[in-house]
Amino acid sequence: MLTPFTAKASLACLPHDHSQCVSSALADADALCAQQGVRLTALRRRVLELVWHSHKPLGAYDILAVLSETDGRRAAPPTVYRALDFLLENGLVHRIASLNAFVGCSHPEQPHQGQFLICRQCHAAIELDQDDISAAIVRSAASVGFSVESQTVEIVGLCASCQVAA
Amino acid sequence: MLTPFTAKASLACLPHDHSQCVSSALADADALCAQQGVRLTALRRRVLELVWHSHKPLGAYDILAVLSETDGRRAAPPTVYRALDFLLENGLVHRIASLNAFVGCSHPEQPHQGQFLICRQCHAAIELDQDDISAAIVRSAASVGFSVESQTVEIVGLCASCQVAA
DNA sequence: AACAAAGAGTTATAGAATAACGTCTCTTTT
DNA sequence: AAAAGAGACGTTATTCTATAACTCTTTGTT
Repeated sequence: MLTPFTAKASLACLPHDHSQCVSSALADADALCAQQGVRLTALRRRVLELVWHSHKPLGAYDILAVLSETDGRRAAPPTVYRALDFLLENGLVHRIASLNAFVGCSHPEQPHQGQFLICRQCHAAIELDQDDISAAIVRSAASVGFSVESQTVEIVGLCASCQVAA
Repeated sequence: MLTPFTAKASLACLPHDHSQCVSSALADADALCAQQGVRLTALRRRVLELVWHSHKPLGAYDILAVLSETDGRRAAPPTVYRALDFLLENGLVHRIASLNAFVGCSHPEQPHQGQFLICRQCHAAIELDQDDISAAIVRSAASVGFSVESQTVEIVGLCASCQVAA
């Protein structure tokens, strides 16, 4: 059984056993790729694991550095970007355009557009998928005859934990 | 008197006298900078004019190319980015994160976060500033204790004109 | 005129992403 | 088993985006 959405998403800014996030994300990915008949190779799985290292969006070159230095793997940018492209296509990660960075998808079982709350203090990204936000967007777009195909919604602010800290 | 919002924003995807858009945007900018006591220098004004050349978001290096080739001005990237930074700070242009490009602000008189409809066919960007989208975002954020400070809302799809064409 | 500060030129570099081509390893077909 | 083909990854080079640090010039003020 796949891990439910709320379990992973809302934890982002709270203390929690993050190894659980990683292992359930990897298990979900294994299951989904098997089901889709696509290959989650060792490299792709490793990149996914690195992206899930924390709830902070991670840059492609950060991933590259770990592959090169820690894993001792000969890796150039295309290696990382190809793995990320695969993960993006299969809904296992999201790209945060405003950060040029990538974050694990909290609920890859359903195709969706991510909406993100990004804390400027701790840098964690909380994934939302709120129908009322999408609905408001589609409604506004429709009022000028525009048909929506994809959404980028990235909100910067302070998460609950960091508000308390401040 | 400043040009009203709807006059410029909704025209983006329709045939119109675009020279009117440019001249009113420049006149508005002159007025606003005078009012704010900041200097809209020749360079900054020219960059703003180039950004307003069309309703399509324009890359910094596209601007640079025009300054170098057409204007014959010796210009390097910092020249362009400094001008763009000034225009961003003063609300005269917006940056579209998902495109790494810049577009003129349709209603610079009011401080605001842009929301954009971007046509994947004609590449025009229509600026919105819908309170119900913002409200839905703030409400969702509040439900997980997140306080919103800035929003990036960039919607890709087909504008009315391009739907008809297809 | 002297001065301070803002603006813009200049050089160099950092950061993000992709193009194009080569190699290896599978699987599938003959 | 050999050949063919596809997919994944390595490799090299390049493009695109953005900023750091320093210098010189312009502008407004005293």
